[in-house]
Amino acid sequence: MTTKTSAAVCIDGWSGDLDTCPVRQVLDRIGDRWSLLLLLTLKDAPHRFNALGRAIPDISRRMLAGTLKTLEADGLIWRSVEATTPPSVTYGLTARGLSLIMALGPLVEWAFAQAPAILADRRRAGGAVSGVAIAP
Amino acid sequence: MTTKTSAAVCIDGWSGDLDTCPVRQVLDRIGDRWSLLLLLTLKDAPHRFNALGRAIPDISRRMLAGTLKTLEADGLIWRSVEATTPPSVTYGLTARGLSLIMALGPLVEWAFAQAPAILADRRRAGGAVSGVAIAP
DNA sequence: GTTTCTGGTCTCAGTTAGAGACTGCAAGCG
DNA sequence: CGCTTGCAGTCTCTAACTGAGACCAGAAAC
Repeated sequence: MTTKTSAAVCIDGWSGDLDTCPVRQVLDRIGDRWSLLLLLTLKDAPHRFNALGRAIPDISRRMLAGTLKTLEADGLIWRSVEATTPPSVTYGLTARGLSLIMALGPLVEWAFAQAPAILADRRRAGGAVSGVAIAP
Repeated sequence: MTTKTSAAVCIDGWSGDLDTCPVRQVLDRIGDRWSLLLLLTLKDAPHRFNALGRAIPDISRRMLAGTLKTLEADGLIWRSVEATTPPSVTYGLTARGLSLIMALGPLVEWAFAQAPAILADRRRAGGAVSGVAIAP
């Protein structure tokens, strides 16, 4: 289980090294706590740095800066700096970011439809409410 | 940014508390490093505990046990114990788990189509290769 | 003069994931 | 008989990651 053999199972029969599976690489990003939320906030309109912080109250500046940086590196958002004083930085969705949101549509619908039943099951199953919930 | 006002933005205009947004709750689960991989491994056939460990070589027993537990709590997989010695435990997909995989289809297609371009951008953008990648 | 705003970075603590040892029992092998 | 293997997990220790909040410098409002 610790030997990292290649040719492991992956999504849609990807048979290469696990770390190179494209779906894994993409989901690792958008599956984190903030990326998707940021993308969906930017979907309606471009936002400035602190405006994003206000729109998503429980993100820290540190994670906001870091997540924006990786989203930009992935070409999902753009970043533009206007040389005013103080310089104002604006972020917005790229075409690729928008296409990701579109691809997410069915999943979002599924989540909305299934959420009540899942939450009921989760409650019935016991206290396992957040994360992987290993016993303390 | 630290005041947790409710009525924050969420997916598809969810306006309640961020923690109750159904899409967030679902994505927090399937977005983690192992849930989706496990689900897709179980899609083809039911597996026993150690068989899953062999199919996904780089998961630790600890995360395997924990992730299976939460997937079961969410009603995405079933778990059946046969009282042999030693008892053998089998896991498989439920109908709900299968419906999630179906909903994931467009996202998987998108990821496959976009992965080369994203990886190229990521390389061009610099060393930000894994995770949020805050500078050391 | 003090506060507030701009976009971030830095440091410190707390939480979390991963590695690997450990449990107890049964079967296979020499 | 003794050794190893496999079963399904759990336990502990350490490494990594996350969140909270201080800090920067300049400008505008009060």
